[in-house]
Amino acid sequence: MDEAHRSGCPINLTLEVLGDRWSLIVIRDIMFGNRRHFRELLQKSDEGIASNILADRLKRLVEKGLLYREDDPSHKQKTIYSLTEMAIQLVPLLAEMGAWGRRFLPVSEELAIRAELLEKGGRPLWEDFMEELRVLHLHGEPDPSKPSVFERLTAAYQEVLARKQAAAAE
Amino acid sequence: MDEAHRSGCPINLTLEVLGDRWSLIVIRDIMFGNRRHFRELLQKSDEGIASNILADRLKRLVEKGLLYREDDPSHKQKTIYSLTEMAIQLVPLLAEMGAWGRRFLPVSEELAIRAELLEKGGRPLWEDFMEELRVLHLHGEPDPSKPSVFERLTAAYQEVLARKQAAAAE
DNA sequence: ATTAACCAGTTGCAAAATACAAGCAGTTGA
DNA sequence: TCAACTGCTTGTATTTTGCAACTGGTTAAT
Repeated sequence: MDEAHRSGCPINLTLEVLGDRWSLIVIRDIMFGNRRHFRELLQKSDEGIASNILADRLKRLVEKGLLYREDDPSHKQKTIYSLTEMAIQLVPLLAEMGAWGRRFLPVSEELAIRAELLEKGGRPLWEDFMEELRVLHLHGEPDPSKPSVFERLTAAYQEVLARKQAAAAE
Repeated sequence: MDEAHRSGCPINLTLEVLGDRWSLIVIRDIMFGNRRHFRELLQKSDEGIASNILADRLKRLVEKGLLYREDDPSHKQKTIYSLTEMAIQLVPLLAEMGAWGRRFLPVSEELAIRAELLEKGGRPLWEDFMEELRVLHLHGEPDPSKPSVFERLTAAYQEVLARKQAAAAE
């Protein structure tokens, strides 16, 4: 199970886990898109991951401790994938990736809005979001007293998308 | 030159540039190890990159705008690779990667000390470090009035390494 | 002037990872 | 009863990676 590592450098070890073109895409979709089932991840991904690659990445991420796999009690064939604490703590990393990409790469407006909000909110917002993810993925008991960061991010995305579509329809 | 992108998502676009097992290793060695020549990157890398992969990554990173390649005036065959502003702004991302790796993966003590200092210093330290990198890679005029973050990181690494070697020698 | 060490890569080949399309046994809801 | 859906698997073609040897040229010491 324990493969040989190239080195004990923190950056290298992180790359050995996440340094490929799909692992973080899968985590992003579970985290920001709340996609919890295989077919959701397969079909609703903007990037179009192949089913065998998705299966392999889910297996790897479960083995590495980033995802937790369990049966869906409501449907004998469904499987639920959840983030572990290890994956939830990738929020700052993903926020930085989004911020950097937005600064230097040709991002699309509607997909960049979440990255913009995360960057502007800074670490306090990331902490709130991580706490929500813990509720959603680790406990399952939502706290209704706080406005949801997840919903704010999703709403902002929907809004930009709707605005763009309205503009395109004219 | 412009390949088709999988999507306009900032995280996806960042992964299309950096989402492999070597690109960020190369940038890390230039950034934290001040390795500026091909042979330095090839031989002093803890991970042992192959020469053809290194050549390919350097070419790609120059094409993507993360590195700048120029002849070394002191030696007709030497080439100097420098970080561009785009790469310098990866400092927060690399700091988060280091922090996450240190928390969850089996890092070695001497290689983790830099990540620890960067995490504890937080964004203000990152800004100082980025400013030093700009001097080192973009202008070439050091500012002697400030204590160097680069030197602090390097000294901390040397110290831990020396301590470990002394302990091992007993 | 010779020569050994050094320079940034390149070449050829095997192995591994990735991508694409089709298919599977079982489950569910109409 | 049956069409749609469930999480995958299989087979095959293509691309990427890894390893080792090698290249044409430069430099520094003898």
